[in-house]
Amino acid sequence: MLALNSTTHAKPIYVQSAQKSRLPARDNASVGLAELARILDPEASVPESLRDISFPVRRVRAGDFLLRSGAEFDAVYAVRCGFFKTLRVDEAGTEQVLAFPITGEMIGLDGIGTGKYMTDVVALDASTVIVIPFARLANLARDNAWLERLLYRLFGRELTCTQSLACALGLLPADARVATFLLDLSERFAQRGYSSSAFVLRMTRADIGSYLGIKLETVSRTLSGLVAAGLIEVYGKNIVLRDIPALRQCTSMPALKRGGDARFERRMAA
Amino acid sequence: MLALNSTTHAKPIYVQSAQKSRLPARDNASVGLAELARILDPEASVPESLRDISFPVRRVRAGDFLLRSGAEFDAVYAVRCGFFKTLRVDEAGTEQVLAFPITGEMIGLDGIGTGKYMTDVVALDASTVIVIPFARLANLARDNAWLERLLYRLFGRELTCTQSLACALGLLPADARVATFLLDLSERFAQRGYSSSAFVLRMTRADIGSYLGIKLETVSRTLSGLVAAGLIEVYGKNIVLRDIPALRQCTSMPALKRGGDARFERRMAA
DNA sequence: CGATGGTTTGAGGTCGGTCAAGTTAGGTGG
DNA sequence: CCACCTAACTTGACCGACCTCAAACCATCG
Repeated sequence: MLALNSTTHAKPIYVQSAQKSRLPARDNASVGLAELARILDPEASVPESLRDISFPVRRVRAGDFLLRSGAEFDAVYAVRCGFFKTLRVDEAGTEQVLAFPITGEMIGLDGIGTGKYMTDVVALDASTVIVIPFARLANLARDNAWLERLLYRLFGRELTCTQSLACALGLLPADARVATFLLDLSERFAQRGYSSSAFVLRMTRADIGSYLGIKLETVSRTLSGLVAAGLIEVYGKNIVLRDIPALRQCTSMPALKRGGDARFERRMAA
Repeated sequence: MLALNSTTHAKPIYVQSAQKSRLPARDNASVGLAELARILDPEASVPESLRDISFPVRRVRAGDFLLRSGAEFDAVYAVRCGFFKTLRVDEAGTEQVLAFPITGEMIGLDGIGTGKYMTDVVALDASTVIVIPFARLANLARDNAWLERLLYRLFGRELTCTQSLACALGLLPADARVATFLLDLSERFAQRGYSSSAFVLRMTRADIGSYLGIKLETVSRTLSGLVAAGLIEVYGKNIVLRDIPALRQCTSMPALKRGGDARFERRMAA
């Protein structure tokens, strides 16, 4: 029954190569706004007037801090390639992961309100980001409706993502949170052209647990449960989604093992 | 020992009058940008050039919807006076309260990303809001650095508030969430000139529970526990904070009843 | 090859959920 | 003004999902 799993962490090395294959070959110290726009929003068409604008690139190694909370807000960052976690640390020293930005997503927008970054941002993998001085971005947006619109959209995206996290934390049981998390990652990878059914979790179980408001042991147990149910495969940090529709059901269903019949709720027409 | 509480819900009617005393006397159908700015940011000084700009006002009764999720995003709203809840309803019909906007706070910013409002917004009390068509706001902000800055700050405020909620849901036990909630309300009332130590919870226990990711019974029990500990007084929806420093400790301490000694954690210097 | 950080799995305890009963507050109509 | 009705709140008893503590396993890297 467990034949495949017996050679425990042997299998899907191909997953990694699938994600690595899109790494940029060149070592540009800066990139043009056209490429930036393509990364942030593939459908975007950049106006001619903005063709020669470019932004510097910054590289970070796995484990490095990209930002520290409390530092003065002066720029936002677009992830060109790589994997990050953003987190808040409270006075007691416990941390809450708030997001896992990946290629094509923005970092640092939360500093705008107070003038200081509110989160620590740590690279989970060797990564490169495009540095966008915010004052410059605001200047450009002032004269260009398309860029202005993009900026607003990025804000909104950030806001709704955080809202979704709060919803998950507020009303889902542990297994539904894990399923939601896997599906969310899957979709975001798919949007960036990676595989939506096989990927690598660059973060630790503790990071996942912090993000989902549960303990790392619960994360591990839940993943094992999903494996036992045949919905996913787990080889260490390598994940394969085997039954996405079923996972989607886990997202809102009471629980995993209770399974069984769907129960209908009548709703008064008053 | 319970002498004060024996006449159960008799006492602090004065709380309500304290909050009501600031209601606007006039029935203006529109307000100038100067007043809008004063509501949103008391320290702001409005440039001369924007003096004659004004926005319409909309009234809603308690229980009315100000916005429905899915409706087309076209305006944001500044609460002039009143009390709201914003919530998401998932496909199963369960709802998650995401915020309780009060006087001086913004509603509807979450629609910018997708072009549709993401939340339902319900008035918990008779309220008036200032209707700010977003296209118009963006136009004005384009030509006026001060307004642009204000708009960004409002976004940031929204974002960090939602992040704080996620943190509370992710790592605090129930009593700490309730204490945090009370203190947050207290501060926001204080900022608006209301009493920071006595106020009325216009929302139900179920709303509070939804916001905090716990059940209404737990809310009720926790409030009772805080009363027993002498930190607050509760007379139905009337709340009096009696020991704010102690409440603040509840915010990050393990729990309520365990009290006792502070335990220190050593942290490696690696 | 040992050391270290990450992961899995188990056993037991607890916080908060569920179910239920009883009380209070507020509004409506007689 | 009172009777009634409903929604909201409180409190209790029980239970289960998740946490805590602990041991063992595994992978990576010096």
